[in-house]
Amino acid sequence: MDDHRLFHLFRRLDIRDTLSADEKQALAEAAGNTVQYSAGSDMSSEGDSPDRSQLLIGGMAARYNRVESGDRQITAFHIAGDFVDLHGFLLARLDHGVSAVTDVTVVEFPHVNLTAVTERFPHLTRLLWLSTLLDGAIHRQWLVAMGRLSALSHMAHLFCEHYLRADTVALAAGMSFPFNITQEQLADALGLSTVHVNRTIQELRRLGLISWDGRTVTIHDWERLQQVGQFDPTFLDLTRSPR
Amino acid sequence: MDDHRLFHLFRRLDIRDTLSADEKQALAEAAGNTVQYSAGSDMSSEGDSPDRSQLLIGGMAARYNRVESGDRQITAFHIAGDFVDLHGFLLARLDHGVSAVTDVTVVEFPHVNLTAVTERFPHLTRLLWLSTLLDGAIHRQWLVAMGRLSALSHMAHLFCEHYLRADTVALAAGMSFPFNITQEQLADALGLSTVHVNRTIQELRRLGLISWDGRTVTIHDWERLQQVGQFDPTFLDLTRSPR
DNA sequence: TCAACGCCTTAACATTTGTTAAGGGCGCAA
DNA sequence: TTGCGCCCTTAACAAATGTTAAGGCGTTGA
Repeated sequence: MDDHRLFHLFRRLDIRDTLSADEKQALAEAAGNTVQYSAGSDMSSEGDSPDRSQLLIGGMAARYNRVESGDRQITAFHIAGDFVDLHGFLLARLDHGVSAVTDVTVVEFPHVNLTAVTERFPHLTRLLWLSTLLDGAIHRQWLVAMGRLSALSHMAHLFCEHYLRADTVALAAGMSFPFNITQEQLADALGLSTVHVNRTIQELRRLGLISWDGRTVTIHDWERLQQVGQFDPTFLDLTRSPR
Repeated sequence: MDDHRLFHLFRRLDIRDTLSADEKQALAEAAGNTVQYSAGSDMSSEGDSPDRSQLLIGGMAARYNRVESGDRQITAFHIAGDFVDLHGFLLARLDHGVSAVTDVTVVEFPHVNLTAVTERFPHLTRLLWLSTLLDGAIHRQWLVAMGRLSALSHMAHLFCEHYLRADTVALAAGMSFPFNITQEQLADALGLSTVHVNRTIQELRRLGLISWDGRTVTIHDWERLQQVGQFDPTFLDLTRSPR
């Protein structure tokens, strides 16, 4: 079966290893309903014990936690080809909410189907596992950037990461990629105030590194952006090798 | 085979699900050499492509990244029962170093053995996967604490997390747990300067929440420590359920 | 067409945290 | 036993980032 809904997922996995036709079919058979969420709505809430995981196939989503002050911390952005909550397959409860940043389309994977996949397809299981390991690697880079880089470097790092991730799933066009979020959402991801995010974006623009109209980011100087962000793509594990 | 080296690992997994005797034996058979590292030495380096993973069975280790300024960011602390680099099983290259914080003992698991386990034991595979998902959940909490909590709350959160993790593997004694690290290492984990870490510890002491002699942390007021740290143990997934 | 609203931008000022520097205590090694 | 070194502690000052507030611009809906 050829499920066009899985295009971005296959592409993301194919870049890291080879998926057999059987494996692709198994994934397609594990897929369930297509569901839409409109921008701003919650795709899952903290404390949920979901019985399915959601593969994003269009739009952008964010995982977030709230703290007592009412502030929000975004811990991950997701684009087409990403599972937003594959970890919910094995974790008993979600420790965060997931919110649709733009209008979003997902394909649901019932956990019973995922369990069945893991019972019959060890190699495919390792690739799904890998998927969650990449999330973890990105978390670690965010920690490093948040803990030890300046606001300017941190933001540059995030733009580098997103460009490569978008490019991986054919969502980049030249040196541009869709980044249709508000400065407030970006602040929530960087752990900064909106005012300081604004200052920092101005600075990246002034340096001629990027432009961003609120919808699309264009990178004008990839080399210098990487330098400013101290960006090393190793953590994205973009090389093909047997897993 | 009954491998006492795996005591803490079994305990950590048993708390979340049930391991069969076959599964325990499979893990024991996958285990290789025992290796020791002395405090301060590197257990693996950034960029390594290891052919085995290391299960910590004694002492404390830290994953860390260095930035250009020479500063270090610790992204995880590990205690007995934790794999320090199980993600290295599927990720082509390590994007961080691992350093022995104290004298450390590990059991090596050659990746070929782990692959064999995943080919024959789907449920055990899911438990190993779960192991790495817990790392990810902890990363997310660190992101939230680093991005949106004060230094005081962040530190309180870390102490809450470590108490529960130590307790899970029978390393806590009453309300005390081993925490044999320097303030500089703690600063590297919290993303703070050593001076500010010192100020913050003084404050936690002054509030009567903890004491710490550099080796052992004792929690004097668990309720208030959790409140100050806005700590909710959900993310540690401490409930037993089939995975 | 116009009004309302959301978002971006900027300014002035506040606060937290970082930096530099210096002294002290404790343990380990000669 | 003594000296050295590592680590903790504190102080004074500096810098990065947060807060509050206000104005503008563009999009959307009545």
